[in-house]
Amino acid sequence: MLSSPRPLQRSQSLREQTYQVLRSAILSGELLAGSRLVETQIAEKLQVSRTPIREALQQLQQEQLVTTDENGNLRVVSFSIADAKHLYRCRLVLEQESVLEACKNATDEQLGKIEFAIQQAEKAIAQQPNQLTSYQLLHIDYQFHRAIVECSGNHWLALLLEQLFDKMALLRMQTVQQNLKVLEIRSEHRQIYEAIVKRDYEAAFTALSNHLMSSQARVIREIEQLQSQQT
Amino acid sequence: MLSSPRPLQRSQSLREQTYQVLRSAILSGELLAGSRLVETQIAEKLQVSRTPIREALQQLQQEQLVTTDENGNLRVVSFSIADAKHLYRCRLVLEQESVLEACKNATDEQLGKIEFAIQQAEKAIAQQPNQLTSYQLLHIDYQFHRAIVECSGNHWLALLLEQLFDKMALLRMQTVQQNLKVLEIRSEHRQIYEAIVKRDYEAAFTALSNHLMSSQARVIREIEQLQSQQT
DNA sequence: ATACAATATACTGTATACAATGAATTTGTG
DNA sequence: CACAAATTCATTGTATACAGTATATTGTAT
Repeated sequence: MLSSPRPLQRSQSLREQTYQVLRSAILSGELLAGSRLVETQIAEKLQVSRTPIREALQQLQQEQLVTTDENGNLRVVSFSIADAKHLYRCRLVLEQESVLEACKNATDEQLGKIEFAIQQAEKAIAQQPNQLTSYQLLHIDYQFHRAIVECSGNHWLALLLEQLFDKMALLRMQTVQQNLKVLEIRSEHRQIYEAIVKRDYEAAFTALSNHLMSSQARVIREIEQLQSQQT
Repeated sequence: MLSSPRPLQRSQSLREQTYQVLRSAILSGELLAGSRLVETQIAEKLQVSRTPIREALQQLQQEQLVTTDENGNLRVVSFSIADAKHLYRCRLVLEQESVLEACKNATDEQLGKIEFAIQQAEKAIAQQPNQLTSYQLLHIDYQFHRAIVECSGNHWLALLLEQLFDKMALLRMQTVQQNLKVLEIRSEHRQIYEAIVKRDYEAAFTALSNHLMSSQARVIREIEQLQSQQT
């Protein structure tokens, strides 16, 4: 767990660097759900004092990527099926608002960014067909959704969605180890984009719903499989 | 600014207590928008070391009640009209989901809690007609909305809304110094409640929209007045 | 007076020391 | 051997010291 004995540079604060290291360890699956996080251990591993570690952990805790268990120990969160449904539901309503405003307000430049995100995804997939990790794939997926919120011009909406992305990334890392259904996602993204370009928000709503619903279905199926394997 | 030279007890962590002190100082308007927050000064005022102060400030920063200005100084946030619109928009879509799920799932007990919140509001208003601070009034208002999200059973939705409440409380503190239109709010709340009881989510949507839109209109009008006074 | 350099000040970031708490483990006793 | 008491250990919370950096202040030369 946790590579890097100390390539932490002073370019940014140790707190920020620690935060990034821990965050990506969690989101990449390097730190599994339920893993315990102890200030002193991380401090030793990263060769920094507890102070920046504490602050990084506090941040992760506020973002709900890390929670305290019944004994007050910090652990990487672990999501239930109910959590999955609730998170997707929140995301759906926020992204509906997102595409609605995008349909209303998007400039050509912003539309270009959305298309760029789609192209980046297709390029990445074409170049390294099976070498992409789920983590990278997710990142590419979220770029598309980020491009859409940006069109809304609603900074707070973007912020709320960003929070959800982190949790959903974790949710999906904890389940979908096999590669995502890349082809489906690509066409779903295209449909959403086309609808926004046409300023047809009803179509965009539908396409978005389809996209998120099938994503949710995949995740829930995975969780169910995992749970049946465990018992 | 910041009363309390040190009534901070060890019952909870100093970090938590510091957080609460600062948070309510901000939300109650004791600390005005744009005020600078300096670790050492607060530490001295509260007679604790910088450590818990730092952590409390970090938390407030993550909640966006406090931000860094161009020089990296921490300041109490100050919202623009655009922020107000965006925040209300986010709140609307989240609360729509909230009432939708409430219409679907609310148990009698949960409905009871909503009604209780309404009654509490009316009682408070009846007893101390004009002595209520805006802060207290807001708190009572949010109890009603919290009771509704709880019906949804969606913990994440509740969390997202809770974040918005804090920012909107601040938004309203920074503007609405004169008392809120108490009577309007009461009837608006009643309408939302009645619709949920009837499981009529279309009516609930409409009532909620009216409630939030008129609230938004009040706030924006205030901000505009403030701005015209300044120039 | 104005511009510039030198110094002092004010803050923040990080490390470290110490205290308090609670869990785990050992030890003593029936 | 079981169980309670005592002790150690692990971990977090808080204080404090120190270093680096940015900002303000003062003095000096033009």
